[in-house]
Amino acid sequence: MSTEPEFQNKFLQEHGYKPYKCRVCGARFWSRIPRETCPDRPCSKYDFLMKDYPRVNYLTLEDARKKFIDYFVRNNHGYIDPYPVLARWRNDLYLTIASIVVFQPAVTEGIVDPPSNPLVIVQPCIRLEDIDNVGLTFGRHLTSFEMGGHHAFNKKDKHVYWVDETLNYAYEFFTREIGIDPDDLVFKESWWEGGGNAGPAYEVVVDGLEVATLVFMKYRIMDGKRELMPITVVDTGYGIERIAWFTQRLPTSYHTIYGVLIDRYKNILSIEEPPYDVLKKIAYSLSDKEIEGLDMLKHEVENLGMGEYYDQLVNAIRLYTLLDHMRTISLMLSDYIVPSNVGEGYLARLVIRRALKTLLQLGVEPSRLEEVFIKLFEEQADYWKDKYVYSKFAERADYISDVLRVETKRFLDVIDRGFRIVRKMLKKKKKLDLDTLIEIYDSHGIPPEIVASYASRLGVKLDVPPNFYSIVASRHGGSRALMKEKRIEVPGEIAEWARTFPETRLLFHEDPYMREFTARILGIKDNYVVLDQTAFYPRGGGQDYDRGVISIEGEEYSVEAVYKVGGTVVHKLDKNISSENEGKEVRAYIDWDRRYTLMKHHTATHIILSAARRVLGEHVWQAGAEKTIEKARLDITHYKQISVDEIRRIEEIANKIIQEHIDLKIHYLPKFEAEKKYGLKIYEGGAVIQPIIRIVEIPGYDAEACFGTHVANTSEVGAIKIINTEKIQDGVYRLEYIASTKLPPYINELESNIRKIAEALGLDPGNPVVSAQKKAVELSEQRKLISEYRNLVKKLIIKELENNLTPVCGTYAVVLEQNIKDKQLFREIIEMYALDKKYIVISYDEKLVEIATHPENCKTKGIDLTRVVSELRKHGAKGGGKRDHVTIRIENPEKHIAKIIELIKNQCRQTP
RNA sequence: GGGCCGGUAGCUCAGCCUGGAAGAGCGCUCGGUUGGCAUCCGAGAGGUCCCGGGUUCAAAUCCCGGCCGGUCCA
Repeated sequence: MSTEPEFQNKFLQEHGYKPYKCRVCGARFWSRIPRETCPDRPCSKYDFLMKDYPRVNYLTLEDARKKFIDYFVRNNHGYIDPYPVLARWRNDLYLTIASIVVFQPAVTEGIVDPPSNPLVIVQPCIRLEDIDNVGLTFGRHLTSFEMGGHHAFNKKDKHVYWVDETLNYAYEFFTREIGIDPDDLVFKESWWEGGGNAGPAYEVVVDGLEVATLVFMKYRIMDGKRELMPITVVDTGYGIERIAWFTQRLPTSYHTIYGVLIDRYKNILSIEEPPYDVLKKIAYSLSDKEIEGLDMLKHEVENLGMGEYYDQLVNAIRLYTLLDHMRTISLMLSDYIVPSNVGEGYLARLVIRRALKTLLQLGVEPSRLEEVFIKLFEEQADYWKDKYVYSKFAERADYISDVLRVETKRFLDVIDRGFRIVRKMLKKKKKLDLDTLIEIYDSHGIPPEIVASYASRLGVKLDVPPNFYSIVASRHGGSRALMKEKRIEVPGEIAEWARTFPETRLLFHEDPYMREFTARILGIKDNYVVLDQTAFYPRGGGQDYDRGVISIEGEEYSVEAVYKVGGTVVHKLDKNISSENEGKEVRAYIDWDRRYTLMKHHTATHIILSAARRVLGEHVWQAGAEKTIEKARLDITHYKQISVDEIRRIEEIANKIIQEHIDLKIHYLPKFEAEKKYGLKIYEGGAVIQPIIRIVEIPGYDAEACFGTHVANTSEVGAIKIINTEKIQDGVYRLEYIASTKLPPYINELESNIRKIAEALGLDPGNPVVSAQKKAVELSEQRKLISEYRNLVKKLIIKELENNLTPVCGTYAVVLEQNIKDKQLFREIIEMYALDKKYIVISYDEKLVEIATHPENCKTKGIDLTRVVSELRKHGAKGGGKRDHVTIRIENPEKHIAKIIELIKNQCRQTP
């Protein structure tokens, strides 16, 4: 990799830096003073913690962020506001894991111009892959952090800057702005890969701490191979927290980030940290080690002769974990992630459950869990008030607290259920082996630490291997990445063919009310046709395609389906069409009834979404939609059951929007301008990666990037009726509704159903409800009556049977004919006799004989009913059972009763 | 999206491995007991064993497919 020209830089050489090779890790790095090893861990410790930097001033997180932004703005970088941590603008990623993510893929692929070039942004990011290490590594690992990025996008016709300028910025920033001596600054050669891109990189390291990574993204990875990109990107990541930590040299980065919040958390949780000097010494001493698990930590701390602080240290680590997780949770929820068991919702739940687990480990009683959890969040919201993007914690506290409440309850339910399972397993197996432990975690969600502490309360000691989670992970093997799926809509070979045509002019966008048009045929393949322009809407954005007729020189073809391939619209006809027709002019007519219904359903969907947001909250996000001719449906994210009352209010607001007679507005805006003006809500229907975005706006209510056709005024929707709601997955609810002229047939059907029900049940059609209630009472009375009759009949039958007993082997054979269809009645009688040692009961209906007796009789009298069965098999019977209970399938059972009694008698003679 | 676990009375579940009579506790109804109660005693009602198919004389139980729920996961 050192062959990359980016490593043959001028800048470093001119500033007195020379290349060295690390004796330990072998990496090449640039330094002004000779060094044996690179100053990056694990080749080196956190030496900065113990050093003095006379020119370095103490910076808070706020200061560090501001300094970074100011410096680059001063150097002609346009400032960009941070984006949410939930990557709504991307279809291939859930969370914002780096500042460059904001500009991928639209800008990095050259589809859209950056909002500014070069630019600077400080982006809150979330990375969960090291979640296990949070706390344990004293602040090296965070689940959320601020990445300062300055980015330049170099195109063929516009070169902005590349390696030397980037190194210069880093050099100037760290030496002048932060005050680090150039001799302490080291640039380590590295390689970066991610998100389908790759390139050479420099890590900027100061005395053990990596403070920035400078990546020169020049490759795209296609099918496993690297190819040069048409656009090269300067992708830098400055660790804002780390820079602040560096200037403060506190024992951990948590102390820098969370300041007074640490003491407030300690109060709430009633725990103590070890003294600062002890903490600092431990953090420093362990900084070149990979601590995996508490056992290893204990060992290392004892080696340092600080074993007495171990317990405090463990509490402190849990404290840091909570501080970290609470900020991440707050970030996720304030960007309106709805916890779920799939997708980004799962990631939120994962962090929430880790935090809750940590609280339990700190000894918080389950009954206080919710209260403490909410309190910890409220403290974060208060601490971060008025600070950068974090001010939204407090602004959206209602939603966040409510979600935390719901999730805590769910977690406790899971734990509760888990404990029952643990009890059951312990009863069965007496001890829990690893497989069981994995099942309890993997299938039931109870972390082994909690199982262990519960088991020890039951007096069972069990060992959890320190690498438990990696064992689980390895068993999962090839489970695939958490990635949003990409939908593929078009039939294969047709798509390839369609791509050879220019973009179709979309008449339905120019005039959604156009019902007929003239166009020229550009291409024909079997029964597929491409025109130069069309008013036929292709399926997309959840709106179904149009149908209609194309007429070519008097011959009519019916349009069955319409698809969109890139910018080309493909019409599928009912029959093949001769390719001689290419270039000819056609007259086309769309099925207007169908289209108009689809338009109304589409606008209705935007209306419903807006109404749902008003009723349920701003977290409501479209998770899917479909508009067909029959009905429309919208899937929305929400974290608890939607009540009947809420549905009614959504319907009310939706119909109010219709009544308000609002003109829809269509705008075409550049991507970044649209995002700035309307927010990322425009991507409700999915991310749109285009330079110009079509926005459909219902002023005052909704604005979305949308390709579909809409009515001109909300009043055209007429009316909306929600006809069905269901939970389609955790955190996602489906609303189905109809609009306009679809309402009367729906109501007619309801009415006719009521009529039919009334008729079938003989209800008063004028007042079916009261009449049905009466019927229900009647029914339950009749049931009671039947039960009384059954008891009566039972007595009669028994009396009858008592008069017809046949002595067999010291018992009496009771022969019971099942002559009415009342299974329960006969079951009761059979049971009564079979549980009495004095009887053998032989019961039969038209094809089945059942014989039963008390099991005792088999032992004392040697009765074995299965032998009766094997005997009868010779006469064509089938059946089997246990010694005291058999069933026999035989034709005309009543003819065999005497024989059966005979066979039983024979048995007890054989064994007296 | 994939793996794993589950679906039996109103609720919580047992039974399933090894096919053969659908169960317990709580709750409910009725009766008795008690000054009172999350009292005690007794009786009773309540079931599409998730759905569909297969194997079998016989399926809650075994096999296949589906639906629903839970849970874990780059």
